[in-house]
Amino acid sequence: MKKEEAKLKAFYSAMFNAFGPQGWWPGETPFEVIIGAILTQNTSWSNVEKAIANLKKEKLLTPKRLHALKAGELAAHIRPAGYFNVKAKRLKNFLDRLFEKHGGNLSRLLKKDAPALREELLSINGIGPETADSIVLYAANHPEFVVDAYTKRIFSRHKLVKIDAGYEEVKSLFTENLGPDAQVFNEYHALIVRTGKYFCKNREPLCGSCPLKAYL
DNA sequence: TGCCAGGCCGGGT
DNA sequence: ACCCGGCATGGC
Repeated sequence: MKKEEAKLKAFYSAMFNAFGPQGWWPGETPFEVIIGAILTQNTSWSNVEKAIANLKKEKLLTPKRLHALKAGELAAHIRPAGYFNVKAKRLKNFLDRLFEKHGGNLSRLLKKDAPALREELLSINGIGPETADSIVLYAANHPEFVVDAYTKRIFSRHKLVKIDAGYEEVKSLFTENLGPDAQVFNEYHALIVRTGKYFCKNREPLCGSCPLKAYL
């Protein structure tokens, strides 16, 4: 077993032992996963929850209902998520594609194989690599590893990736050593977020009782 | 009170 | 192929 592989598995065990299964994605349906994935771009999940709660309260959280809204109306509902004007546009870009190319049928879109789905998502303005991979993994259950700010922060501090490594470079560390396993990728990313939120803030050290502290 | 959060785009170099 | 400013609310 390669050195990286052993480390990645040890990290996983340490986080899993500390926190247990995370049960991701925090959303009830594939559609809700997609909306949440776009809304959480550079935004804390607690703010996204408020926006999604608004949509649910108004019975708007369906493809048809959201598609029928104008961007400005949608923006008003998702205000708490921040960047509400750009995000309203991005949500509409996704919905426009869903209705124009797939008849508004989400399961038809999600039925595509992983590479084709990822490629189509990336072709939508407002969906980048992390959002696309989140949707492929957590809405379609295909094994794409999700790399986020916490992943780069934690694994560069542990010197498993360079500080300035790009998205694909970081992603390959995981896919080449663990993959492809949707359940493992699912739990691993969720554990990284859980760990990062409490023990790996941007400014510094704050490691505290982080389960990965012993490996620093 | 500032700083930060589960990114991404568009324009400039 | 990178680099950077812009986008915005809510929590600590």
